[in-house]
Amino acid sequence: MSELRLHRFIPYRLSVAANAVSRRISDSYRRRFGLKIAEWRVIAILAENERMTPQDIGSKGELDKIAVSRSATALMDRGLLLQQRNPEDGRSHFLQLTPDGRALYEEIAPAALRLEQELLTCFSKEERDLLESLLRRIESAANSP
Amino acid sequence: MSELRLHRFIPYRLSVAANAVSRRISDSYRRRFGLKIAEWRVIAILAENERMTPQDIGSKGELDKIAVSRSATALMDRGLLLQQRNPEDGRSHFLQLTPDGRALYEEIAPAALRLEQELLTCFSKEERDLLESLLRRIESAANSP
DNA sequence: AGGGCTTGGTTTCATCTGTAACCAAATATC
DNA sequence: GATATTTGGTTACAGATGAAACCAAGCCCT
Repeated sequence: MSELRLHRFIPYRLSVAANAVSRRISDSYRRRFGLKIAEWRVIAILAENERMTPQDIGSKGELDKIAVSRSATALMDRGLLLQQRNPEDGRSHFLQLTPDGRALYEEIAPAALRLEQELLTCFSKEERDLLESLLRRIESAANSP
Repeated sequence: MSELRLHRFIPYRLSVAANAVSRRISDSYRRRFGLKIAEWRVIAILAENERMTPQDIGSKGELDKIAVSRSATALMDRGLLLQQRNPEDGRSHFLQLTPDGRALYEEIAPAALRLEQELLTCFSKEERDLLESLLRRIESAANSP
């Protein structure tokens, strides 16, 4: 029977790594752009998709509806986002980046890529892809019933 | 210049995977043993080390001193942990598992290993070790100035 | 068409987490 | 040896997070 050692325990390693990365990133986003991670995700998703409902944003960005709602409010207050009526369903609405929002995205995206680059300096392309796929697999295992 | 796609952005994948795993684990710990993750870490560390100061626990388990302090209080209230004077430094003290604490650990450890096993069902031994080492590397990159 | 039922989103509230203030003991400085 | 500084740990407070209550609007039935 194998012995438990915290330092070799994958959930621990994963949590520690994610915290380190997340701290690094969120410091940078907050300091430079005044954005929280959830807000950044909403922007990134809308940059890729133009018009979406909060629900779709949530499912695409692994955010619960409360997080989307709060992020959207904050971003609208800053004029980065606007709401449009959804003619097909009055409960919902579409969200879309304003030109300002788009401009901010254009500014952040390269910074984000640079930051990722920094984190992966010592990684080969293969290692990077491998890490991505291992993460996807463990995520899906964690979510399976 | 490479394009940013949220779904292929490593910090995003890492955060999503860690959240999924952490949710899964913390549900299980809380439901079955009434423990939070930080408390579980403190127990695991003391199971491996017998007597330690809060500070050493924190640095060994990537917990800030507040988290250690709160976890220790909660665990002492449950009689799983006890404090001993540190004759060499009156500001500090040693923490140590009680027999009850040790017993709880003996119960959790196998459950934790089973859970890890579940998460890694489709992983070969090599893949598991690879994931661990990639995580360590990205963590250290994130922490380097 | 009108009364339940469901669904998309927001708000409220209770909890958690992290920063900053704090206290006490130890060390350094004079 | 008194005073200032640093250090280990706890407490207080504030911002972040998540579950549950809530509010509309749509759906579904007869």
